[in-house]
Amino acid sequence: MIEIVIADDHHILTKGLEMLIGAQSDMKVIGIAESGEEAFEMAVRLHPDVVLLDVNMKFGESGLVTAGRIHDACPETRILMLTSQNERESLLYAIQVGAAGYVLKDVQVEELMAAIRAVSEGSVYVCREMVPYLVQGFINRHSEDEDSYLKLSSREVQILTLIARGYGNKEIGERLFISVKTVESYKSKIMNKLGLKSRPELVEYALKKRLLRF
Amino acid sequence: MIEIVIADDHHILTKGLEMLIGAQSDMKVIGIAESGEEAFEMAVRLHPDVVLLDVNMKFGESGLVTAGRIHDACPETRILMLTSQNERESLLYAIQVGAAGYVLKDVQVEELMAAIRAVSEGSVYVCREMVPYLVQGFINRHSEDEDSYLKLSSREVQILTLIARGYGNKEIGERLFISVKTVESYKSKIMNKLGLKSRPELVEYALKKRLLRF
DNA sequence: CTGACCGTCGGGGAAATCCCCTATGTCAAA
DNA sequence: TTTGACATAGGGGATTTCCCCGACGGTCAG
Repeated sequence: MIEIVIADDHHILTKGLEMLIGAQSDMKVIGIAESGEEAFEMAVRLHPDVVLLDVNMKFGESGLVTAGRIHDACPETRILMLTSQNERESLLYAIQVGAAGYVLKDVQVEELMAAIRAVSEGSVYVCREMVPYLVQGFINRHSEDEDSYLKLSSREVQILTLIARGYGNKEIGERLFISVKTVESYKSKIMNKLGLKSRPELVEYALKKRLLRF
Repeated sequence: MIEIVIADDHHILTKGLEMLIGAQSDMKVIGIAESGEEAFEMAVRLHPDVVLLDVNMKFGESGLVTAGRIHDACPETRILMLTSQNERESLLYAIQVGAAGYVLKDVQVEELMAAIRAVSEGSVYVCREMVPYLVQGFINRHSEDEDSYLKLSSREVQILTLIARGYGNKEIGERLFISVKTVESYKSKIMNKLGLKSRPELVEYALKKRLLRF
């Protein structure tokens, strides 16, 4: 019987998960925490086999911090990170601090159960969508290759931002005191570098990279 | 029997919710959507009593846009917004486009069920944490802020978000199966209504109103 | 019934854009 | 020194947008 602690600040998710897990013959939920601190306390007290740990909880420390603390205090407890955004940095950090798995919240239920079983048996489970980041992270260690947007020069980032905010080529040129033609050539260079083909993709990219705030 | 459609991109949440709702004697889940577009299609096809609609879904349009479209197409369907962040703008916008309820994802299960029953009976349900924003929104109504988003039709908001995301008139037309000319006329109407004069201003507006998820 | 929106579409001409090239000067790294 | 990245800029032609118009059926309230 795999004993599980769930840590997430969304009750409707934890309660639903509790039911889903309860329906499995080989698993049991032995505790539900709403914060990282509470999850840590439960882990040392109950020694669960697996902790399902949300990355972003409203209160207290990040799930990533909690993961590290739990791993240090109870190395035998397997930690499976749950998250709603797929961010490369979070994944790499989680692995670094000793998480055994990392899955997005939009996985199929069967996949989550498989992930729980995998980590409880000592395997590492990372959901398919995140694997590229892992590979990338691995490569980066050896090639000093950087994140794609770090390949953009600062001038290019500046122009990308303006494009994403809806400025036309002409306006960008006026704003930066360069010609429209220069703006055009930046734009195509940016798209080449990022492998993007249209303005909407540039906007999406800028949003992802938090180049637009508010 | 309250017939419910759930729209959220997190399978483990939708599946868990499905079980929790299935355990209620007076409710039934008749459909699960993973995007706003899918939710809209389900709503018009299945005519559920209640749609549980996530505000931020990874794919496609914002749940806020979907809410407006569903409300226009099926006024008898009650929309209960679900969200993980408590943001004033989103709440006010949801109410404006016709949502019947707004709850945070960390509510207790019992409260969610109560909210579903409330909206299905024609009441409005806003979770306790958000009520202050509502009051604040009501007070601010008399400032100059009111004029803006209250005046846009849901179709106009839909087009505004596409513009802000960088789509050209032609692409928007293709996407929505309307002519370029129609898109143009929407665009100018939107700018007139909002008192804006350029695309960058539209983008800024959309960002402020949280029509772009990021 | 009569506005007042709403959603849809069109013309036409000016303006801006996109997309394909090439090109120059600088500066730093290999 | 050669190479390459960066910032800058242009030509030319095809496409799209922009900005002025006007229009028509539908719905809903007064």
